Amino acid sequence: MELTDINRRFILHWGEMGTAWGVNRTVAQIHALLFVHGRPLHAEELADTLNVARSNISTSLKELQSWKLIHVTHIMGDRRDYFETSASVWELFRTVVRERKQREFDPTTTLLRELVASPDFDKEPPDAQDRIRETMNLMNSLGAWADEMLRLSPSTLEKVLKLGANIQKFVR
Amino acid sequence: MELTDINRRFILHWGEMGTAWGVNRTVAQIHALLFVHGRPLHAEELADTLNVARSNISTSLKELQSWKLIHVTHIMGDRRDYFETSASVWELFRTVVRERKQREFDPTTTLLRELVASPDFDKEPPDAQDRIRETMNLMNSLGAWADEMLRLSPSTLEKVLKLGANIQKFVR
DNA sequence: TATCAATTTCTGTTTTTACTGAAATATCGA
DNA sequence: TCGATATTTCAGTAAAAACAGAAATTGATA
Repeated sequence: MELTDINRRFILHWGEMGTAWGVNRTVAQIHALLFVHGRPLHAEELADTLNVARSNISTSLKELQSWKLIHVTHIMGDRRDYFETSASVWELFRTVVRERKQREFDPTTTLLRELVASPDFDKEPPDAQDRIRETMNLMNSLGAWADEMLRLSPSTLEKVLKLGANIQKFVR
Repeated sequence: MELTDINRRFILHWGEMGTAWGVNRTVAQIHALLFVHGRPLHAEELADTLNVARSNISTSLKELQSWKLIHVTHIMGDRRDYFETSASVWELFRTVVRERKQREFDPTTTLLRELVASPDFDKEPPDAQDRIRETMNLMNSLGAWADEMLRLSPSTLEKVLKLGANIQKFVR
């Protein structure tokens, strides 16, 4: 596969940011490649284009599937698995938010609820109780808010973004 | 320092989630400890309580300072540096969002703008151009929105959260 | 300015994560 | 069912990150 310079820069950058986003370079690069390419690719094309081992591609594809960011397709008369990602960046964004919430947020919400509900909780100094309870409250609200936002359509969400800080008009 | 069971569970959990949140265990644990403890602590107390090397504490404190999550204080007649974090979970939350946006978001926005402005960009297939441009647009809107939200007071933000999906009433 | 406590920096080690290449497994078609 | 191709798994290696302990530095005080 020949990559344009734009594509290469996009993919390399995505790979570098991957670590900050909680996935490794290869995983991020594969997703970037599928996204810019816009059409399904099979594992060997990915391996050749990104210059990584075939087995690495295999593991990374599983990882991307666990993130629900790619899915398998097939081409008539071709046994190989082809992979593609959504062309809608809004859909991708929502998927990432949903998954990250689940992995990085929900477990902590659960723990905080357990702590607050624990019989020992009352024994904590009152101000420590407050801090933990406030943390729980914030995470509860934020989680509920995110779930509601995730239900909105991309176009509604876009309007919400545009509304921005003007929203404060409506909350007073 | 004696930790209550609640404290221990809180700190250990924070440490485990740290990795998913982009900081290592020690960094997350220190912050958790300072938060639950609610009063300034010096490096040795942190090292003793968390059972990690003094040098590890030193590096981790620098890291937490770079995140603007802790700051130094002093006690009369005591040369040692004491560290404390905000007791307001809202303030902490905003700091984290601000910093993560800066580290994990802004660099990509910058790159996308460069790509779209690049002379080669027109040579891309039209649909690839669209995808990249849409990515840029989404990130621009999201970034602007986040900046606006970060300017609101905690209490206003709280009301925005409570409003939740009802916000769609106002965007039609 | 010598001393001592506090902190940082550095070097080496351990642990974890990412990755390769080979082997094993699965899947389709002849 | 055999053989070819595709995919996954596994074992070992390489790279990166986290950490400990020692050494060096800083900075206040006597």
